[in-house]
Amino acid sequence: MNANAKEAILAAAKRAAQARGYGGLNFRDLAAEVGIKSASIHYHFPTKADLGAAVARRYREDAMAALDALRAEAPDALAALRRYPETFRHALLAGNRMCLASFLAAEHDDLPEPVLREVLAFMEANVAWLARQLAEAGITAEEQAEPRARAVMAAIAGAQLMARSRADVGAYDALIAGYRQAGMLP
Amino acid sequence: MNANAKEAILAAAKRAAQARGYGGLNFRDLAAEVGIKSASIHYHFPTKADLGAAVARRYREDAMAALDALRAEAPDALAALRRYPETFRHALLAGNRMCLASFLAAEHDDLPEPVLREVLAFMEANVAWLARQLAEAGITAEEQAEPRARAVMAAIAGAQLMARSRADVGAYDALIAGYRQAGMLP
DNA sequence: GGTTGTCTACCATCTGATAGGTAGACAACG
DNA sequence: CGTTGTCTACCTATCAGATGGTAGACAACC
Repeated sequence: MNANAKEAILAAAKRAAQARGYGGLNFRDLAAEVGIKSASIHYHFPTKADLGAAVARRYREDAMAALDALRAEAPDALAALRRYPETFRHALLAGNRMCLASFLAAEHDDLPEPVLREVLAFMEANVAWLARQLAEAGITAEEQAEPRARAVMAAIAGAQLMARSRADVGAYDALIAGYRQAGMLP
Repeated sequence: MNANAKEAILAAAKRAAQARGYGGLNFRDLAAEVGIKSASIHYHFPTKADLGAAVARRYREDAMAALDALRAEAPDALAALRRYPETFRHALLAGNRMCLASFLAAEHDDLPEPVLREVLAFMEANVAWLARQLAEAGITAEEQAEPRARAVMAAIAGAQLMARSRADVGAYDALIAGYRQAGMLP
């Protein structure tokens, strides 16, 4: 913990925000979890908006790294697409958390502008990744890949929301299966 | 305003919660909007949990009344289904608000138990309505109507979330259109 | 006269944030 | 070598504002 406090703060804040949102983030609890004092968090992140933006940024970076790894491991675009829902399943499983960007999207009206910017960037990055795989897999035509990618992402965000309300990963799995049956997901 | 304060409180709280969630609800702002003092709200709703549960309950009742009216006006189940997305479109249009239940689902970890119960009840009621229309319209077999209804609801919740993050009803419309094209919605 | 609804006046708690201090690492200078 | 100054990363102590909630007075109404 003494090793690199800033990283520890980011990691803890990421977890907390996925469970309680931006409004649920608070310096004292975060400090206690990391093992320092709240004033020290202000040293690394002067304001809550700074912290929120940094967390959202880190979340996006981690997610993109995971998607790139997923694509690298998968034999083709279709296989990568099939495994896309797993990305979010993991958070539900570990503490009934959800996609940070989806949570923050709900909190839209209370977000500092830099935080909101990161949220939108996360979504655009996901849409771009999805659109690439969709086109490459030949599921949609090149020019229809983006709207379809947006639909996929929105549908998955909704599934997380529903599953979280019941604190039940099974609900998420069932919804994903339903999307597949309806031809929404490959 | 003096006419029926309790109703006015509920209405204002419903609007506020659709924009800022349960955590965003606060007695002082609510009182100011209604034109009374915060202590008076405590008279009608002793605790915040009571207020939250009452708001969620009212939201569910209003929504069900709207759905019943929709079904009564529509010539058949298919027509009613086609107009289902409009229910949520309205909130987005009026102040970039979203479905209260979806918002509260995100706040799952911070909800008093009675509030959470109402959220789940709202979802079950919507699923039941959707399943009925889906079966009646012959879109799915009777026994597959419920899982499909859940998928429809989750997809629409996700669309609201995405649209809200961009404060753009057009995004919602585009996503609904995408769902239709993918065969997810009639 | 009791019930109902609202008020004024508080209170305890939590929140983000600031001021000011301190211990240690490190480099520069003489 | 040792003194000096600077920087980093933390600390203690405190603040102002917001929040949910309570007590008790008061007036209107039945």
